[in-house]
Amino acid sequence: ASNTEMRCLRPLRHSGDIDLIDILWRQDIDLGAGREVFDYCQRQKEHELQQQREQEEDKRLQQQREQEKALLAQLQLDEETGEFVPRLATSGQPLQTATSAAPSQVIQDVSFTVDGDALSFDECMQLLAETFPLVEATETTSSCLDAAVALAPNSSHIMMKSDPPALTQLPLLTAPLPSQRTSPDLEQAWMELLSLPELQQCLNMQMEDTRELTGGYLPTNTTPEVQDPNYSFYPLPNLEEVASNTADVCPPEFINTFEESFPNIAPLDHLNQMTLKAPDLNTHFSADTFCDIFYPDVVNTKVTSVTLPCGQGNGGNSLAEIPNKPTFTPMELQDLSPGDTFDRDNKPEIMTECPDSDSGVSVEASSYSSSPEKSMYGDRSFGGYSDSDMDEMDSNPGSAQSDYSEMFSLSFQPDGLQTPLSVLPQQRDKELKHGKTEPDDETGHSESPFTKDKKRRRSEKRLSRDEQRAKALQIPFTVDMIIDLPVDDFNEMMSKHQLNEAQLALVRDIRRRGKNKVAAQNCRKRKMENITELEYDLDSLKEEKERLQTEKTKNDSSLRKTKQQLNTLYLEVFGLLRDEEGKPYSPLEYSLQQTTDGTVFLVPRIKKTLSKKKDS
DNA sequence: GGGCATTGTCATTGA
DNA sequence: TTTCAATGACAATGC
Repeated sequence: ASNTEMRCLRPLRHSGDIDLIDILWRQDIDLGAGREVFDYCQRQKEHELQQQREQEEDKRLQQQREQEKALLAQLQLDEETGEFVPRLATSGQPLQTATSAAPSQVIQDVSFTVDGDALSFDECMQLLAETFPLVEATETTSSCLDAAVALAPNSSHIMMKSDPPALTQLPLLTAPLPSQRTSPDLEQAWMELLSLPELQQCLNMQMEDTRELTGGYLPTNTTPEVQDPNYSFYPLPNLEEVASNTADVCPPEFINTFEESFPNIAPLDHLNQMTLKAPDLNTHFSADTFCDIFYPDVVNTKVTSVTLPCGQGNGGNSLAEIPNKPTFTPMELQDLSPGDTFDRDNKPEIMTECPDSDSGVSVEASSYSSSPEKSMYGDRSFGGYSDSDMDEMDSNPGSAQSDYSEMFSLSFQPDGLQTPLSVLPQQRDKELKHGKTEPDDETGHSESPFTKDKKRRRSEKRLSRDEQRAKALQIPFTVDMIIDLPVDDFNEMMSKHQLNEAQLALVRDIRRRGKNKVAAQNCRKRKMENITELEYDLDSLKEEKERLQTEKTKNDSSLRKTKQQLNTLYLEVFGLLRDEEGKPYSPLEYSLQQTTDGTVFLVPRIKKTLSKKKDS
């Protein structure tokens, strides 16, 4: 099963899919999720495989039980002859042989029939004594380990790692018979046994002793703090590790049960450490048999990375379910950079809710605010504005905005979201400064004289102010909706929500201001258009005037010329006229006049003058 | 510091 | 009577 799993995993890890995994992982980071999310999915698959493996193991254990019953008599005989130690010492078989010979025949003591009730320490010790009579006969429980170490000094680290199993391995080594496996009762008894703090302390003391004997060959996880009997958590992982290393001694079922009994244990760490220990173990033992024995379900994938050919399984998840990953040490928290960042990014309120924190936290908290707009809006909602606040707040003193400000300060003082911001003046000032400098940074040239950018910035600032007011009163509509919706839709929208007086007044004012703002813009636009149009008309009229003046001048000239021609023609015609004596008429005495029908008469001026005199 | 342009807002008016 | 657009007037702001 492990090989199959490795074959399944290797293509993923070594082909081009690794890039895809990394890409997905980075995307998860961007989304606020860590690599653990991805790993968890993978571990879920591994967990399923391990469950199948456990089922196979159960079947195998059932067969072993039958064999145990058959060999029960021989086991008793061995106890009577007392040849445990000699067989172990004189057999000359390496430890791996003994352990691998009966990997799953461990603590299956026939007499280990304990009720489900809790066991006392004395009872457990008695139980151990009954289980390992030889050890009891020679020494106490603590000395049993020493004996084991003395018997197999080269493999002492193995024995150390499996302190309780080491106890159980003694009869196993002397009597490599498949002992019966009373699964539920036995597991329950082991769980209770290992959960006893006295026993844990005792085992820790034994581990201390064995470490001294082996010259500090013990794995690194058994740090001095582990030796501290008062340290409640660390002894248990040791036991768990022991159980995992000697999975046949403490079957996976029990390990699971044990893990459930101690959810606070951090098994992953120990798994990792076990991974590091694997090569050392491999130097002393046959890797195949050893891994089958000591890494049945745990350490699988990581062991394979250490070139151990025992890739049996993925059972790591049996011990360490990723979601159930328990407490971290501070160093672990620091190492979890993606998740750490994610957590901090997703908990700004926690940061901001700690105004009394030290400067470092506070400064960082400011950057974790959900949005500058939100914080600024929060600032707006409170009284006690600074000058900078008022500058940003309102350019219209005496307008309704100040009233709203007072109103907001009353209505939103107890708001949990706003309150922390109000008590962070430095942060607020920082945000305000940031908000003021940001537009310049956006344009890239703070001294930009372009009017469009300035207009845009102003418009955004004004709009955001309306949005701030709306949010301050928790208006369930957007400013755009309030302003742009038709009257019917607006009224319908308002009727669907129950708003208080302040909210209604604010909505009405926002709508009025927004409408009036647009109207003013349109009005000014129309005004400018009218001015432009009038200027165009003026130009047109000026052109017309010039054209008319030119035409008038032209007409005057033509008229003058026509008159001159007419005068010339008159004199010419008048000069051709002769009286009865053949003499020309004097222009002073006669004139030519034309009637309406075109007839021309020569009229004497004198007569005319005389007739006028006569008429007068 | 004053002038100018732009913009938002208020008050008023008329449709 | 209410609503809304239009507009004059004022103030704030930035250049």
